[in-house]
Parts: sequence; C-alpha cells; structure tokens
Amino acid sequence: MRSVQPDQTAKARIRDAAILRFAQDGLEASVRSIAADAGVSAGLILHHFGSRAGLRQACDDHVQAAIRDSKSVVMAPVGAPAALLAQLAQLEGYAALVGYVLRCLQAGGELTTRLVDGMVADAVEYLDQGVEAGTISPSRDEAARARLLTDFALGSLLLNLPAGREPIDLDELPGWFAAYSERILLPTLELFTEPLLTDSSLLDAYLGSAERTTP
Amino acid sequence: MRSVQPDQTAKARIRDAAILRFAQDGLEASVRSIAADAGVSAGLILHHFGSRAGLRQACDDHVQAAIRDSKSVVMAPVGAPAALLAQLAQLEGYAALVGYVLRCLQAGGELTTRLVDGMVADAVEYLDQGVEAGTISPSRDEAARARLLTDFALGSLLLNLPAGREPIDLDELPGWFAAYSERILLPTLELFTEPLLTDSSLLDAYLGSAERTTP
DNA sequence: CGCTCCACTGAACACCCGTTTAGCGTACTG
DNA sequence: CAGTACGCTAAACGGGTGTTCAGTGGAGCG
Repeated sequence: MRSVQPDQTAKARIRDAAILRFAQDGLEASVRSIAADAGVSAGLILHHFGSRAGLRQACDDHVQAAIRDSKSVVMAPVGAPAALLAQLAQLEGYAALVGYVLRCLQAGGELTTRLVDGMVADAVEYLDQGVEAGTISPSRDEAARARLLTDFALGSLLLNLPAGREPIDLDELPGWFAAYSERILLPTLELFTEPLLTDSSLLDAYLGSAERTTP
Repeated sequence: MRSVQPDQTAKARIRDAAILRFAQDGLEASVRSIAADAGVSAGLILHHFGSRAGLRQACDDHVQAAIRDSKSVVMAPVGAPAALLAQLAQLEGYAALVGYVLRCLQAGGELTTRLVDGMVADAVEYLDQGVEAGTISPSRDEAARARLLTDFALGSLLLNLPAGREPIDLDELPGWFAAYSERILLPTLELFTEPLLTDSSLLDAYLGSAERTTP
C-alpha cells in the first residue's frame, strides 16, 4: 500500500478538513472548499467517498466514534453543560468536533436524533445518581424529565448560538460557552431550587384529570 | 393606478406566496418556485422587490406587522406555548405565518433576535402578573428568569421540530404542536412545582461567591 | 390619435454546485 | 523490466441559482 502511516492518509486528511469546514461554515459547505483546505482536488473527494453524501456520512461516523470513545464527557450537571463544552472545545482538535455536532443539532436529521437520545440516556443515568444520593428529588416519569431537561439545555444553547448560518470562529467557541453558562447560572439554579409555582394546584389538576382518563 | 383594490395586487400575492413557500420549504426556497406559486414570472419578483433579499425583507416586515397587530397572543403560560401555537396555526392563513416564524427562529438572524426579545418582554409581563397574583414566586433577576424560560420553551420546541430542513406540512402543524405540548406537560408542571434539587446548597454557594466578587 | 408609463414576460447571462471522465505519474508486482 | 493498479488531477458536463435585459401590451393622458 502507501508508504506513509495508515493515518494521515489523504482520505483522513480530507475527512478532518471536512469536519473543520462543516463546523465553521455549516453543513452546506461545498466540496470544492473542503478540497482546497485539504490541499487536494475536488475529484479526489468523490473518488474516496463516492459522493458528497458519502463524505457527510464518513464525518458523522467519525464524530460518533470520537464521542463514543470519550463517553459521558458531554453530559453533565444539567444547569451547566455549556461549561463542560467550553473546556472540551479548548482541547486540541476537539473544537472542530464540538462545532460539527452543533451544526448537526442545528440542522436536524438522523445523527441529531441519535446524539440527543444518547444525551438523554446519559441524563437519565446522571439524574438517577442524584436521586440515589438524595440531592435530586425523584420524578413521576424519570425518562420524560430527563428528555425535558436535555431539550431545555440543548435547545436554549442552540437558540443562543451566535451564528445563524454564518461561519463560526472555533477559537471563540470556548469563551462563548463560558459566558453563556455564566449568564444562565443564577436563573437556572434558582429555577431548580425554588419552585416557580407557589402551589401545586396546576400539577394536582393535571394529575387528577390524567387519573380519571387512565384509571 | 391599477383598477383592482390596493390589496390582492400581484405584489401582495407574491409576498403571500413567498411566506407560504418559505414556511414549507425553508428560507432557501428559490425565487422561481415562489414565482410559480404566485402565477407570475421570476423577473416580476425582482422587478417589485429588487432582489431576493428584498423579498425576504418584505416578508419579514409583513410577518412582524402581523405579529404586532395580534400582540401578546404568542406568549403564554411558559409550560404550554405550543398549545397556543396549535390553536393559532389552525386559523385561516396564520399557519403560514407560524411556519415562517419557526423557519426564522431555526435560521437565526436579525428577525430572530427581535422576535425572541419581544417574547421575552411578554414573558416578563406575564410572570410579573403571576408574581403579583401570588401564583408565581418572585425571582432575584426577573429579566434573566424570563429570558431563561423563553429560551427553554422556544429552544426545546425547535429542537423537537420534525423538519430539519425538509418541507413542513402546514396542515400537520397544529396536531404536532398539540401532541408536543401534551408530551411535555407533566414533566414541565412537575419541574415548576417541586424543586429539582432537594436543598439550596448549590444556589447558596453561588450567591455566596457572587456576593464576595461583587460586594 | 399618439405618447408615455408600467406591470409583466421570456430568454439569456454568469456563477456555483455536485458529479463524471479521461488521463497522468508512480509505486508495487509478476 | 513490462504490466498494472491506484492515488490523483484538470477539465468538462448538466443542472440549479439569482439576476439582467430587451421587449410586449394595455391603461391613462395631453
């Protein structure tokens, strides 16, 4: 085969360049721009990955594998997942992965569903530990609560993400994450410590009606 | 001028068709597809709006005006804004407006910021009424709490939105909103009624450190 | 009537995209 | 040393895009 090491092949270089471009410019980044970044021709990308969709799939697979290898690092205390992302994005090379995941979440699709489901599963586990430790109160539906908290954390993060469609400066990501997590820390802590509603009449009413419909 | 009434002119017809198309296919819908829907040539759109960006601007302005006219209907009890959207989307013609707003929120940009800020302002007002009525507990930072709750509600709504980039069936929107709001109702009510955290040690720690840094 | 104005069209332009194809050069292989 | 397989490139293809432009036809007006 080639004389060089199995990694840092042109194929891997293209994939890494693609993840970086997709993270910076969005998932609509052109094959030609990726080719220029990788220092190859556009044709070579199609030669290796078959099509643009094949390249996207390869990126998805690689990112998913990277997440699996450094498991459970992405989920965290629900109030401050952004703080962890800030640290993660500072690690060499990981900023591109974080940016790519954000773009995927933004765009939706199959990978998004899998990623979110994975985070929900992690949240279930984390919340369960809290309940057993006595720091988190139990829920009537642990799965639904984990899903809700994950959606809240991820959704508001995406909604506040600076770049709608325009390029993201990956160097600024960690600082942005830190500022965002600090900004939401007080209201989040307050919301999770002191009940928003002063009495349980609304919850009781719902539980009463639900009981009547599904006895 | 023209013989027909000032409304239902070709220009207005193009704008309405554009809002509908943008809502269904996303904000990247082509000028030609909109022209076909409106029954005019692509050139006429450019003639009336100057450019594709001009058409987008006209749509933004029209949607924003429509929201201003039917004010405060979009914001609601934080746990169930989707239920109101479901009702709103059933109204004749309003489904396209709701879909267009969702696309804008998805894509980010200037209109998004203005829309979210408006909803936050409404949330401040609504929460204030609850505090005065005694149903909602006061906050240390009312503005930050309103922002957080709005981000949570909107963000998780967008994250759960079925269409990543593919066309939305506007007829299915009301049903989807209703199902979504019902799905999150129990965990939301629970979260807002019974504290997630069993004690206030985390909040106290934050308040203590904040007090020390900004005495 | 002739004139002008204007909504409006259809074809063309220039550009970007993903993809195809023909071919080049080199490093293995028999 | 020929043969061949393969990484790789450059150019072109076909289709979609926003936009331009010359021109048409009808309504209002002096």
